[in-house]
Amino acid sequence: MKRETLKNWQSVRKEVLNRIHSRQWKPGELIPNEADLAQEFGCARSTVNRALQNLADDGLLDRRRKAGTRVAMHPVRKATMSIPVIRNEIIARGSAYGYDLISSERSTPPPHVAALMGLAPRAGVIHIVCVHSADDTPYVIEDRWISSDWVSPDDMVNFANLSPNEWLVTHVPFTAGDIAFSAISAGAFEAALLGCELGAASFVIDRTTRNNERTITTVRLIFAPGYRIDTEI
Amino acid sequence: MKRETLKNWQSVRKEVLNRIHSRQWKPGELIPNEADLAQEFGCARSTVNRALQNLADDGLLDRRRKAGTRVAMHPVRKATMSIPVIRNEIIARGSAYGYDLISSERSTPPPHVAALMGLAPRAGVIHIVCVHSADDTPYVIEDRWISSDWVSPDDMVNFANLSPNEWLVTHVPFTAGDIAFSAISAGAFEAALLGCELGAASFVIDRTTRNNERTITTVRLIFAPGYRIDTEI
DNA sequence: TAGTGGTCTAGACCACCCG
DNA sequence: GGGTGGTCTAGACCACTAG
Repeated sequence: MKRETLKNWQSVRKEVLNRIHSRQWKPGELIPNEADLAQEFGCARSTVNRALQNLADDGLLDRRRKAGTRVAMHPVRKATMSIPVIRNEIIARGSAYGYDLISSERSTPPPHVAALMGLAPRAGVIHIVCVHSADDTPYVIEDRWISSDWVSPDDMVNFANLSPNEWLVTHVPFTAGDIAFSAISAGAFEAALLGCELGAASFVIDRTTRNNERTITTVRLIFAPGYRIDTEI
Repeated sequence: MKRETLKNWQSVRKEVLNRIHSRQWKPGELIPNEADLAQEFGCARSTVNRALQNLADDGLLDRRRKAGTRVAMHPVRKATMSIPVIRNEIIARGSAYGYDLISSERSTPPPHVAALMGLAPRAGVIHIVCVHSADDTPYVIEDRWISSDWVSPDDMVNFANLSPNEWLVTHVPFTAGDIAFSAISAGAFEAALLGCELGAASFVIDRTTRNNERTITTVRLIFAPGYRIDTEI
């Protein structure tokens, strides 16, 4: 059987992936170096390099200088999920988007929020609670704290019609953030806003975002029972 | 102010990121083309290309031929989380790992499993329920169905001491999969195995993996209440 | 159809680190 | 020390698509 030359990095990637999946190259095994593969495939070394780097990024290969490239022992599969603006998520589902501001006030942060955001006890913060709905059914509660450094007084008015989620995305750039996923039982507060039973299991996302070490905002999203987030690997 | 030349793609990436974060280049705005940036930075176009492609992969730039490169309107941040072997996850937390096989039997799939896995009603499947624990406290229930095509009879014995989670990772290669995250209220079954109260909110991961269109296994992981999964963006 | 990003090439040098 | 991956370069051609 004669092998045609592989001229682009995607096809090289595919061929290497085949050899891994077919166990021609087994987990932990050393594969030929870039120069040899380039010769075999009839392409430049940089093309092979691009393909192998891409596979290493995906966690399927372990690469080290001098040691060479090995098939990953435990293919560290990474689930990646995009974090869209809530309004877009609801619209993408084909539902009508609704938004209700529940409360909005300037104050000082309670201890757990001050700790989470790394703020002084007397720092100024804005606390906003609102509900996003899909086809008039509550979809998620947005319970957010924003360091007041980032919000001018005029902006407060906006939150009556524009969710802080969306406002922040378009007005305040961030450089890093933490995300946590968990589950909680709906208390009286959540049950009332989501229109669900007391104790129902809700999916929760906690997110804190920063701009160069300065915390901008921390938010808890409490989804209506039944919510699920899908992705592929 | 004189700019020093940026010679590697990481520093170009960093500089571009700076301009985005400082709003010198605002969301939706067109940035200079690769050739111009290369000249400004004093490096080759391919170096700029590498940096910009990397940023586009991260969702911070939108690039289209002829149309040019724009700062993403809504920085589509992607949370990526690695999916480790449960035993390693528990050990990484510094806890002692424990494993208990609850049940293991060959049968035919119930309708919802057959549908999920795309199997015939009379196909052979293996149903395994087991519990992983950390420091003798139940950590997660693994409720798994495996198409019997992938398991020889001898392997059944193994599951007494080795979790199917771990066995599959090291013995059966997969090419793709779906993952879903959700929350459920613990029923009698879950409460008994996890040692939690009836109705407690549990974090759930459903995962189905395939090898070239043939489904290998589907699993539901039901975590003990309080579990949370952390990641960064 | 012209301008932009996408990619390949051949060669080169370097950084790392296993033996 | 020497082999390996990591990266840069300059040039070239191609693919796509907005105007």
